[in-house]
Amino acid sequence: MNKSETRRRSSGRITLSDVAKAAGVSPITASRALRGERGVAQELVQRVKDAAQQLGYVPDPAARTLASQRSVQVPVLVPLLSNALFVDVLESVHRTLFPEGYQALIGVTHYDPQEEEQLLRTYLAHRPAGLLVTGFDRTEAARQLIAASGVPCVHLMEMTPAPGVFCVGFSQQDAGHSMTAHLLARGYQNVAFVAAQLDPRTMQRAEGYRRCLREAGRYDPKLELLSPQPSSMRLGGELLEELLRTRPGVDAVFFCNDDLAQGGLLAAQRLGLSVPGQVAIAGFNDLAGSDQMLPPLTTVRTPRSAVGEASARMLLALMRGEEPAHNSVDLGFELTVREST
Amino acid sequence: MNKSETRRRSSGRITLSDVAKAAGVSPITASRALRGERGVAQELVQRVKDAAQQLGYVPDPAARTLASQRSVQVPVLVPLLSNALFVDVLESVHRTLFPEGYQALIGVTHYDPQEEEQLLRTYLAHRPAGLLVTGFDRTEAARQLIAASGVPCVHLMEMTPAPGVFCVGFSQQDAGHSMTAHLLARGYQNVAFVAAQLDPRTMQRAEGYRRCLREAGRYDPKLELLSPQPSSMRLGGELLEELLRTRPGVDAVFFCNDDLAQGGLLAAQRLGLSVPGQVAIAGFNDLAGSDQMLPPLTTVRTPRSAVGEASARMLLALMRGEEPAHNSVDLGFELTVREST
DNA sequence: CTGAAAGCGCTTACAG
DNA sequence: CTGAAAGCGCTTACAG
Repeated sequence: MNKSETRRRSSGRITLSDVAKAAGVSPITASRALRGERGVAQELVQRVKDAAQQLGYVPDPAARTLASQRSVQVPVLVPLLSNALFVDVLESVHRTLFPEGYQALIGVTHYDPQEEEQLLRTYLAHRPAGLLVTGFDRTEAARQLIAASGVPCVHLMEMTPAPGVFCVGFSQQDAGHSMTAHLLARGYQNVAFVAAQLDPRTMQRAEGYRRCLREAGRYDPKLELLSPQPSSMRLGGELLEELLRTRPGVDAVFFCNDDLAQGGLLAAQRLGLSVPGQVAIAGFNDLAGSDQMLPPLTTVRTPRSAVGEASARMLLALMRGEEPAHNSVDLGFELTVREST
Repeated sequence: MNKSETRRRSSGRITLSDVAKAAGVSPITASRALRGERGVAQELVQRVKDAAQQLGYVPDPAARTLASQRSVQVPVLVPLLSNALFVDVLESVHRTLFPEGYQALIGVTHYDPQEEEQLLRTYLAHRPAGLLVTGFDRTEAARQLIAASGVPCVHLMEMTPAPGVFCVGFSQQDAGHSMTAHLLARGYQNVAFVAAQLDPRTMQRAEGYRRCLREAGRYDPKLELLSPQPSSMRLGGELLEELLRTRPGVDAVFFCNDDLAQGGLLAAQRLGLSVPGQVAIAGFNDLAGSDQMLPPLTTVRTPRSAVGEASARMLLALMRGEEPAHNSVDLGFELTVREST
């Protein structure tokens, strides 16, 4: 046993060289054949693929990443995992990316731009293949980190007029406007807006609510009840009670999210109020259970899974170096009128 | 410019060599200092760390993985992301692992052992640092893949008597028994068990239910309603209706999961049945909203976040080559009696 | 306690 | 269309 053999740190793994040897070609040719790079004789491609198959060859992602300076990682930065909305997005991103050989990575920002910036630093150091971030509200440093990295990035859940920026979502403001218009059309006189968390998308819905009421000449800031606390069913109930106590005359409530609305609906029931007779209740997002409430909840159905899939497809194109058909994709929303309004 | 310079594929990245040069040591020493390996002079460690800090050095994970044959990836294989249970586990695993430099990877099996086996093949090829899997129900091939890989693995959500196997969870069967015992103690005469999905953990709860009723001499297979459909609030309502139609005399229903129970509760209300007066309803897992129902739902609180954290800590120990204090950690459960029973 | 050499398994850039 | 050489950025194994 000579010195070089003693020194070998063999992992026993089947490598590209093994495949190349078996196919009777050079490792480079094997590499090209396996990656489907054009410019390799059809016959060789087949021979290499057969050899790889027979040997059970699996490429080493670390070696590939190191040599090519391109990984298969795609960090997905969302505010929370406890909000089903973002789980749906993450799930469909993962489902779209995984079969293409990319790996979606969890990133939770807790609605905190500083935390997001820190995550971005960490993830960008890993040379990700692409990046998915929620909305446009971030630190200037974060924006520059993304731009400087040159990593393709798609923004989720919001629309923006900025050119050269990629996004997939829908207009949160229009959705807020649409629900408010529905409530006015139903004849409600004092339509309140109740929100929690107060993240940018929630505030865009608030803006849609305001715009609609202003157009109708009915805007009154006292009809808004905004809480920075995290959204939950319990909080929805508490806010409804506070609203009815402090704003007598309210006959319809637009909650910025379905968990609040569901809690509000149950609280109304607990208080012996008929819905929508004494107070109409509407939500947002059409989360699980909203259609099962008593009465079933009027809400806005938002395209979470579609956003996940479309953004992943857009990113796939960008990662291949292609120009996507559109910079921004508006997937819309659907006013879903049920019995609570 | 000589040939070797022409050929250089520089990425402009700050490398370990840059740090070593700045600190006036060899790259190996710099590597050791940065990784906190003992056996480096205290003074050199400081000099290297300062240099790294000043240059903004970030280690390249791909190079590290390739050289050490150990990655920082930890695939977490769970049945579904649409079940809040597993999102909670995944979230706390991620929260525990990330600060330690490890990356939790999403793996969704859709309750399908074949799909899990396929995922395992893919992930294991990436040389993960560790592995987290749900329960013990998998193909023999999957079991062997895990064993042969030598990758540390912790099993989630169930307990097992097998030695040499690591797990963190609680006894699903005891939990099922406990809830059933509570219902019997309350004096209900015909306690039904209603379940969906019928995954292994659900069936362990069913077994606990059966054991308890047999002990009381009250077991009757007709009191079980099992549906292989995916769990949902809507299904819970449907199953309750079917149960009451086909099994007259049932005065208490133990649903295997809170989403079914919540749906059952709302269906009872829709049917004009008083809960618990005419029919008692109990759930499992204490999911979001169960405490807000009318009446609030009796359920079993399960330690999802604790399971995520404890399993991640156990895995952390295993990945460091340490022997964990215990092979199996039983985190227990908590019978949570509210007004629905 | 420190370092020169080799190697991890792939791909890039060049040449033919 | 194919390949020999070099290199990606780190760590291992050995030597001193």
